[in-house]
Amino acid sequence: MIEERDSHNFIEQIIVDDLAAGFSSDKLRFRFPPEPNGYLHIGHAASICLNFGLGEMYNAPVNLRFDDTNPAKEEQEYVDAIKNDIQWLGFQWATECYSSDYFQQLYDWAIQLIKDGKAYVDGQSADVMASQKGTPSTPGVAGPFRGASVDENLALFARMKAGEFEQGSYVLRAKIDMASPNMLMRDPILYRIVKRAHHRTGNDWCIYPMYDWTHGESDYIEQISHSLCTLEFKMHRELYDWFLDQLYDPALLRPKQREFARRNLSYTVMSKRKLLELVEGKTVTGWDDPRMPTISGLRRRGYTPDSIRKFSDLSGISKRDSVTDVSLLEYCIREDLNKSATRVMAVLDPVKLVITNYPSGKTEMLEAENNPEDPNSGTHELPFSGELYIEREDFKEDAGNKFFRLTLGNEVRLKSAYIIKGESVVKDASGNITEIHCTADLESRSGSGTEASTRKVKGTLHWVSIQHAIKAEVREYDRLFLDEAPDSHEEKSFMQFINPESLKVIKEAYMEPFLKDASLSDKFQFQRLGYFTLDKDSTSENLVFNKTVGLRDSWAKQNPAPSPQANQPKPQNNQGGGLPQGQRSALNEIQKIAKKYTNLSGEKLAGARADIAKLAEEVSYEELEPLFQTAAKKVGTRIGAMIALSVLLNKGQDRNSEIEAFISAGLADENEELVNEAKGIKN
RNA sequence: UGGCUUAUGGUGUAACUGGCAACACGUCUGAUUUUGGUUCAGAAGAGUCCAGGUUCGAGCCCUGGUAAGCCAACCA
Repeated sequence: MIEERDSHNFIEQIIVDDLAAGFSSDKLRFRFPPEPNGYLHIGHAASICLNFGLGEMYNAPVNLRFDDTNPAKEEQEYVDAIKNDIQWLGFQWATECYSSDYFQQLYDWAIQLIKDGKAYVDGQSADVMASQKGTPSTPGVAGPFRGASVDENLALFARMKAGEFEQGSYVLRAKIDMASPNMLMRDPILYRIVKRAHHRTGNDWCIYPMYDWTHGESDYIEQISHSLCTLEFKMHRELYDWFLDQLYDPALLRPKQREFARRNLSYTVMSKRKLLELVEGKTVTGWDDPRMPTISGLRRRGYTPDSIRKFSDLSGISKRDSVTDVSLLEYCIREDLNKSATRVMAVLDPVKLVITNYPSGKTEMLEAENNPEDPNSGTHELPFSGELYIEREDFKEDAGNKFFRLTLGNEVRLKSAYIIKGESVVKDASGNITEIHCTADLESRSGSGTEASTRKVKGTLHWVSIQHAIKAEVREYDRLFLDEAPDSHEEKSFMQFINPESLKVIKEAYMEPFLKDASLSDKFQFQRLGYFTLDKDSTSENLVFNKTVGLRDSWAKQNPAPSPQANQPKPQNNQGGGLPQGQRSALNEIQKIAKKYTNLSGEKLAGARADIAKLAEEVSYEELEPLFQTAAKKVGTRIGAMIALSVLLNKGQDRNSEIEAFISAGLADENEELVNEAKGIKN
């Protein structure tokens, strides 16, 4: 499929440029390099979609490479979860690689570096080495080990590898430049001693290579053409290139690193460390808690691979820090599920509805559409009877005319069933409604084809038959944090912003019996409520549904709901809001034209001047006056205001001090046009 | 007090070699609707961080500022 695309993100542009400069497209090769020390999250999805997307676009291989150089933090569990998530997203890697597969090669190259006098063993403490390193604004100094001979270094390094030294006692460092403005170039560590079993190499090694030494060389070994990573590695690029310089064979492809901004999502955190803290602190139930921004959490919540890929696509790639609003993610999943989710009915907060004229004891099977968006989706059966549950908030004894739901004396449609009219309510001693009594128009059954069945009524309600309903648990989720960017506050921990009401469990919701056969992969729309999916905690006796996301709800927006949630709409500055529509647009037009006024000349200029003058006929002085305050730089706008002012004065507007001040400021301006307009008024 | 990077509607991204700042989300109208969903039609909202400069013309080029992010782990 050829994608219609006239603009590339800057990474794609780099590749386009490389190709144009003669780089052969069959040498294109990418990689996704996770460290197996945590679960993948929605931020990783950006990198996954970028790398694998590039692979698909150019039909180039994309390796999955586990960057497993730290046996203290990495585990097989994470390897399995990461592979599962990538496959679930629908991507196929060319080769499954591990940095640990290159340990021997890396070691051999390190020996070479020592022999070339480019690396040395340092036996100082971490503290001492840190102090010698200097600070970003002051250069570092050489330590006593820096001048050791090649033979001494070779011997020491061999003993490190042989396990003769304690963990932490010696390191191998590159010998670069202790005075470099780039701290990473001040003799970075290549190897450290870690006496710990590795998930793949076991106890074969007790020295492990560091990230910088490993990553670029792994790219080189795999002949990755474009090594894409996030911005915080920008500084590492100099080191990446330095290492390559030491061992690069010109006959082979030389990888290059490029950096893009990591993606943040509003109202959540996105670092593995913080996510781990949520898991270990039991704030959530696990990495796949449906409130987590992990791929596995989103999957359990009911998100689809398509929705996540769409989200990555819409979010784009750039080099600036940003926080993408969750509403975009929600849009993506709604859009996907709207097309595919099976429509069913469930009542979360029930109140009993009795249809007094429906034959007592009678039940009938109705037909319900599976998905009105998909004509081929078919129907399913739905039992109806004279005693139903409806949503408590769908009834009000007396309500304004904007309430489209059930009230006393009003008609509404029961979805896929009959039109009913509210007649009376039954209340308990404390005044709570326990039953609503209504009558049905028995001719109005949906799909019956009668005239009554096609009558228009204002509202439609979802319902379940009490006798036939199945009970199930429903879990509703809200954002995990109350702050838009919980980890952006220097003085406060992100944990202080935890939303205490991020999980709401409804132990007994009532659902149509169709749902008893639901499976984990099914996606449902509970009509009028939102999208739901079965949770893995479900058993055949106790079904558990997760709410993926609610439907858009323009009714809820109108009602300033007393909800304590963090959904407060941000105030938007709506300038000029108090002014009549027509006049505002005339002034706006003037501003628009005037903005570019100084760019014009000749006929165009004359035309613009005439347009402004004409529009000014519809502008009042009160509207115009604020423009007198326009910054001196915005000459065009001031000229426009001057022209408009002249029109108003001709119409009989009295001169006041503001007007005089504006005119004299115009006369004193450097811009000739402005001076001319001001002169024109002066007379 | 050093270095690197970034700065475009509320949010996220576009704008080719300088040429009327575009798209999506969100917001607001209206129509349609057996989901207050969907769909459809429309609107509001940005002088492109600031100050200068070059140019007929600057978001883009030049100079100088400002702000934000990253950089001193034997983490990746």
